[in-house]
Amino acid sequence: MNVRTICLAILQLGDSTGYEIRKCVADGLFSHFVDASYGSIYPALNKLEAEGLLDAHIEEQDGKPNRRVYSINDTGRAAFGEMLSGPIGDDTFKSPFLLLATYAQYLSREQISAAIDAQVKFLINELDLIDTAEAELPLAACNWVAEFGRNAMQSQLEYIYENRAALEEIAGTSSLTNKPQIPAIDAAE
Amino acid sequence: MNVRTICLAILQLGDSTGYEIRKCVADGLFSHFVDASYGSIYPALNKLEAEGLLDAHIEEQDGKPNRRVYSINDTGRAAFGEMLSGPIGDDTFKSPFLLLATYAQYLSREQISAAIDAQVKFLINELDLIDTAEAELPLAACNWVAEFGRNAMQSQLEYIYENRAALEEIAGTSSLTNKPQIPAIDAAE
DNA sequence: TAGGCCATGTAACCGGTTACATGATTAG
DNA sequence: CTAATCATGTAACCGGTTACATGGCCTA
Repeated sequence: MNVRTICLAILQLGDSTGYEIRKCVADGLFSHFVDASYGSIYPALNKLEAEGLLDAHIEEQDGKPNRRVYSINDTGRAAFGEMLSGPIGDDTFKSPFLLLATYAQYLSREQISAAIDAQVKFLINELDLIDTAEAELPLAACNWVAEFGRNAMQSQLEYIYENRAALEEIAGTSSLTNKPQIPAIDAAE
Repeated sequence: MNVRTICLAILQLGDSTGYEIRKCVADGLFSHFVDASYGSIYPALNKLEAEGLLDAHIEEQDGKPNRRVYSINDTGRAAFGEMLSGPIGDDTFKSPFLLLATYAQYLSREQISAAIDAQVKFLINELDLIDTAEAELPLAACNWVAEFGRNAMQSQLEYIYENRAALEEIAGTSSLTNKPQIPAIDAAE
């Protein structure tokens, strides 16, 4: 799932500019498909146009900079169709939060609690994001996908609510420098 | 969450080699924290050793190539502690499967069914992976994290089982080339 | 009047992957 | 006899990000 594919996917839904595509990828539903910033989107659009998959025209605005509006053409639609038919990669889930949780015994209770709170906020924010994105996408399956996302986020939230105490109790039980935790001699005396 | 951090994290659990660390990251529990291959792990270990965060010694074996065994030292443990305390990134979930699902109306029913089957296999495989990885990690919170993962995978699986029919019915209802689906004139005659 | 939004674009960088080189041993 | 596993490493590449340049309008 590279920037090229996502540009075609978004333009399949209607004409758009580099600026709008970036917004879409940064905080729309498409944020769950790829990462992309200006530095990758603008060159990708230029290249796609040069290859003949996109058409472009300048739209003049007063008071605002001109917009370079791209449209997908038949060649582009065919290419997009092939990309969807070809092999797609596996889903990836990378979680710094779970790394922190894994090493909870070496962290203070405060640190773990703060990390959990941050994660809860993050998940709730993701849920909001799904709601707004769902309303915008003119695709039949968009409700199905949004529901998939809500289901995933909510089940994570529930797990955290029900089990956070257990993790907080593990926090601070070991020290990084003494991996095999030998009872302190001071305490034994 | 870069390769450096993951190397320190793994070495915190015991001495290891570049080869073993890669296995760990490729198909262990750590696969959910970062991506890393030989080309990034070996240079990272060299650099960490040069910076004084790791110690290394050669372990000779007969019949097999020598192993370069790394151990984390006090400097390394301190650095790892700081990394865990510092700001960590947000979780990321990138799903080519959901992109495909989003555009289901443009794909054939066979394609969608195949993608769903592949996704189910993928999720079941992830569940197996969690079980094996859980048994290996000598950390108090490892059960908590494994259970988090199982919960996440299972809820995705359940959603797919219960709703796959709905997605399969959306498949093939539009053509990429005719975005506004006007009823065919042939059919009307 | 400072900062944010609109809007496009580029150059330097960076963190990774891919593919290769090397070579012995073991399992199918 | 082939393929995989063990084991280390490098060079070329690549797909992205970061930071910057530019500049007018609008809001606090």
